[in-house]
Amino acid sequence: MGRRSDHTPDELHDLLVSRGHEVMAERGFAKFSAREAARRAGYSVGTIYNVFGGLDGYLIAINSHTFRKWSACLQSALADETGDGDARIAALVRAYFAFADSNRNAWMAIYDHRIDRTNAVAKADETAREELTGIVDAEVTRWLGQPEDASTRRLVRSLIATVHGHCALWLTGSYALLQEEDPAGQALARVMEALAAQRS
Amino acid sequence: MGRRSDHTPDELHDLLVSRGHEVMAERGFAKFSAREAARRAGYSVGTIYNVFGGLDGYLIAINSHTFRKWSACLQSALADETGDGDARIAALVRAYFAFADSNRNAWMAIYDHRIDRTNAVAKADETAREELTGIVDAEVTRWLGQPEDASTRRLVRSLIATVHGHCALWLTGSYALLQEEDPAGQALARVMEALAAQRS
DNA sequence: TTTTTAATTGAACATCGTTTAATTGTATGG
DNA sequence: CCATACAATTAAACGATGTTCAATTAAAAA
Repeated sequence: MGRRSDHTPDELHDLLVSRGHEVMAERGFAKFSAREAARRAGYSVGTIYNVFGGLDGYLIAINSHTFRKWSACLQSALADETGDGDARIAALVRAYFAFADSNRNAWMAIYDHRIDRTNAVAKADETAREELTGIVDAEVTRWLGQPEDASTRRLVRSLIATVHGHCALWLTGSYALLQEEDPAGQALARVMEALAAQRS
Repeated sequence: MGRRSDHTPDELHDLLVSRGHEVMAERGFAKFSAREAARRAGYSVGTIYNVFGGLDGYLIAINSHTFRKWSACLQSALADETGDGDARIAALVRAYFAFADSNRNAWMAIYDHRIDRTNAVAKADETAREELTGIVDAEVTRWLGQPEDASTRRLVRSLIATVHGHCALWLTGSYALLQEEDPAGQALARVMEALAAQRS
């Protein structure tokens, strides 16, 4: 079969990402199948290699989609938050966990996929991933009440790593947090301690 | 071929774990092959299913082996440390990162493998994994200078998650810590802030 | 209408995990 | 010492995967 008019290139791209995201959410990274995703989209595997250049590119696109959904969640949580500085940080951390919890497989897939940086990541995907850092950046800068500088950015990354560690160990069921009933609360406590230490 | 006298059951178990660990270190979790490990041990795949009951059991055994090596590293680093309280915590965190760094694939495999808890984990493997928490537990208790209680244990798990987050994002090359040249230092800073906050 | 272009496929290949019947070394009992 | 029972080990088979590529064919260009 040759060129079809079922979908424009953009539509096809989005359709494949959508179905891929669906399969990822259902099965998780370990049991993900590009063939199955293509099947659900009504195409064959080869099309994925045409559109995304390979499995890696496809997985990057799928995970970037998750990133965009995640960012939107965080933005929305912040928009709904009416409280002061501390409350905004709390809302951010809670929303971080809430998204991961209700999108377990897709969220974990982000970190399960090891990107080979020899293959350049598409610009759109790069920015999708940077956006999340930007959100935290803005919020931490706001809390600290001083203009963003290099040390702020460094702190932000460390805080993200802190929250990530709690969330990852929680969702993977690593027993380190097995008996912890509020991992988000613990993560938030560590974040607030770190923020307080910067101010003094 | 039937029963062979090449190795005792224990020897065979250890041989397979050793070769499996070797393959894991070389290829990483995503490209791990039980067939290849068996090949290197001079056996066929089926033997792995006999000895470990299945691929999951095999991976658990391999990762538990990594855990034991890791614990030994931390113990040794603490034994070599002659300094005071803060220095011991620093040595612990640095050793944590050092092991992960020089055993990247094997270390990441620990968290790449999602354990299905319906299949009971062997007792020996369970304790191999608990030992690491125990080491941190003892060290944090020592630093705090008060008997270990429930809240200490809770804090310990949170601190492990904090360090884990930094280490994981660093080794996976995640964007958040891409430009950070001393992730261990950042993790340590967060840990010390958290510890200090407990004392006040 | 004809020609060119490029999207899409199907088939082929190597590999993987998993299961199972068939082997064949080892131990046991007479 | 031989025959039998046992259990470790394997080979082969199965379905599924990722990956590549020549062949096909629909759409665009001429």
